[in-house]
Amino acid sequence: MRISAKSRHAVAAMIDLGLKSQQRPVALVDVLDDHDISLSYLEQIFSRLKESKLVEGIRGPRGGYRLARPAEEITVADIIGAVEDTSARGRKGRVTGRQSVAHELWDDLSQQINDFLDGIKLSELLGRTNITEFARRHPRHFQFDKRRAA
Amino acid sequence: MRISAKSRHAVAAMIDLGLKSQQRPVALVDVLDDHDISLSYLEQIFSRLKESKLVEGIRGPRGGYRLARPAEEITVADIIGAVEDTSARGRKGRVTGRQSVAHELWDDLSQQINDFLDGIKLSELLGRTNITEFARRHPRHFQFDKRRAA
DNA sequence: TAAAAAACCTAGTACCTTACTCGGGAATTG
DNA sequence: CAATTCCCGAGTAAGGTACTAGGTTTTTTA
Repeated sequence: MRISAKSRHAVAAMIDLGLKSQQRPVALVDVLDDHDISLSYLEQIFSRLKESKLVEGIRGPRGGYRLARPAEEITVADIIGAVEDTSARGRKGRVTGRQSVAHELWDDLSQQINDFLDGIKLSELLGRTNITEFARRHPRHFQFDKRRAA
Repeated sequence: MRISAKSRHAVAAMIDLGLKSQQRPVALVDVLDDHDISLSYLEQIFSRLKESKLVEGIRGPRGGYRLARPAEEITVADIIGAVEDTSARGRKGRVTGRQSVAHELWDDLSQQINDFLDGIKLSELLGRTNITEFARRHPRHFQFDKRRAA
C-alpha cells in the first residue's frame, strides 16, 4: 500500500474526467486547468491509467480521454493501484520465505486499507460534488459521516 | 494523506515494541531483527515517534524503547502521522483561495482515509496475533536476554 | 570508578521517485 | 494537407528515502 502525491493527481484527474466528459472525450489540456502540473507529466499519469484500462484515449482533433468503464465500476483502489508503482520494487529482496510477524500484520493492515479504498467508487465521489459545495457554504448543517469498513 | 515504506517500517516497529515489551524496554538492536533496515535509520524513525510522544527512550544498558501510552490509546493514524512528513510541504503554496472541485473531493477522501486509520488501534493489531503461532516462529523473543540469560 | 550498553545527535551521501523538459512520432479531423 | 491530439522515449533537477559514519551522553553493572 502506498499513497503519494501521484495518487492525488490521478484521483483528481479521474474526477475531472468524470465531471467533464458526458459523451465527448476530454483533452488533457482541459484537465490541466485544475492541476498544477505539466502536460507531459499528466500524460505520463494517463499513460498508466490507460495501461490499467481505466481510461481510453482518442487521438486527433476533438480527441482526448474518456473513462473506459462507467464510473460505478471504477474504485479509488483501482486508480491508486494504477499509478503507484505496482512493480517488483515494492517487495524486492524478501528472499526469506518467512516474514516477521510485524510485517505480516502490516500486510493485513495494508490489505484492509486497500479494501477500504476498493469500496469507494468513482461515481460516489462524483456524486458528492453538490454535497461538498453545500457543506462548504453551510458547515453548521452538515458533517461528513465517518464511514467505517467492516 | 501519504503512506510510504517509512509508514510500514514505523507501524511494524511499533507492533514489535508492543509484542516484545511487556515491562522492560526493548533495544533497537532487538527490534532490528525483524526489519531489513539499518540501525541508524531505525533510530531516525524512532526519533520521530518519540517526538510525537508515542514512545519513550530509556538510555544506558538494559535501556531501549517503550510505548509511551497503552496500545489502546495509539492509532495507526498516529504512527503514520508521526513519521510521514508533517511539515508544510504537503500543502505548500495554495495561493488561490478557491481550489478545484476535484482537489476538494480528494481532500475529503484523504480525510476519510485518515479517519479510517484513526479507527484502528495498535492494540487491535497486536490482538490479531495468535501468540502461540508467534512463539512457534520466533522462540527467542520469549527467552530472557541472550547476553545475560539466567 | 571504569567499562560497557544503549539512546541520542549530526553530517554526509547514493539512490529512487517526482515532476519536468524536450523532441519528436502517429492517428484523426476538417 | 494542416492542425490537433494522443503517444512515446530520453534526459534531468529537486527532493525524499534510506544508508553510512562518527560521535556524545546517560545509565547500569561489575
